[in-house]
Amino acid sequence: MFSKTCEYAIRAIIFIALRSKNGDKVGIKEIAKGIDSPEHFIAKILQDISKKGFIQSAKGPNGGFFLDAASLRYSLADIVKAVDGDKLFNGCGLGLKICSESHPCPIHDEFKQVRKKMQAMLEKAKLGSFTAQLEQELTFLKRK
Amino acid sequence: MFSKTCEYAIRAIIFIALRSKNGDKVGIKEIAKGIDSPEHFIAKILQDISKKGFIQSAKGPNGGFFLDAASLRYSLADIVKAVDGDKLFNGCGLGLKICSESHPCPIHDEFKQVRKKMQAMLEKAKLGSFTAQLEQELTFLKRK
DNA sequence: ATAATAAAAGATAAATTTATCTTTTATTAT
DNA sequence: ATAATAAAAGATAAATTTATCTTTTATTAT
Repeated sequence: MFSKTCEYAIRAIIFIALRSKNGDKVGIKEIAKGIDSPEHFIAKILQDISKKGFIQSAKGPNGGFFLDAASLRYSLADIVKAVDGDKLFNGCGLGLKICSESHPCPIHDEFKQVRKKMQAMLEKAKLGSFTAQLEQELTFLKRK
Repeated sequence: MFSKTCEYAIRAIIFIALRSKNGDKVGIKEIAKGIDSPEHFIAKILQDISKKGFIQSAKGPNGGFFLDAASLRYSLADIVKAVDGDKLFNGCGLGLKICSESHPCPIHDEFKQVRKKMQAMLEKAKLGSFTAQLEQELTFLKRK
């Protein structure tokens, strides 16, 4: 569904949201451990995402990644779009380059409904909305 | 969503269903042209799918691929499962190996609903159900 | 039997995605 | 100023997916 890169990205961002409240910042090592991902790989990914402005970072001692108030209001849809592009939201299910209302593939209409449901779900999921459940250990970001 | 392999597979199978009525068979070259796919690649894919019993084939002159009555009743869900595995239907949205009702990832419940909708749609889509629309050119398998 | 046809099988290769390692730059505290 | 810290950047490498090419096997018609 999402690329590995995107899966790591989402987990990392949710983790950062969880750990960067009241001005704290989280380092790459802690993030990698916290979400069970390859350290260097997630570093690369977060670099990219922070350059795009979805998360913030600071270098030097006490540095790390964090989310400001505005970032907490981005949605998973924003992240998925930034990392994997909008193929998931707009692409043809059968990979046709030209597939539209006027030239639909055989599963165009049905697929579109599923895509829209997916999109709605991801748009509703704000980056800041996962912290509480995670703190109560109702949900998890790695295998425990 | 689906792998390229799976996209080609679905398009090819629907094409075969369309062209293999009343005992006819379709050759690889015609299939490749009909769905705009690399000839050798789709050959490999169909080989695999036919070995698994979802489509039939015959060697020699007048040979080719076709769907028997039973095959026409398989669904796209069967094909997707055979080609891409069941990750799409059961996998965790965030790529967690362990993600379940009792140990859910942060988007477990919402994602599950989307997956289920996708699965239902694919299960409903039988291989034989696309022929009519395609013949009327209401839908298409390539860019025209 | 022979030639022609078409899928099956096997061996590679190209492209893309995923991952790792090293060096550089910026920031902080002393 | 200096040392320590942590992200940024760049260069490679491994793994997987996608694609191509060649040889073999089975079938048919003559």
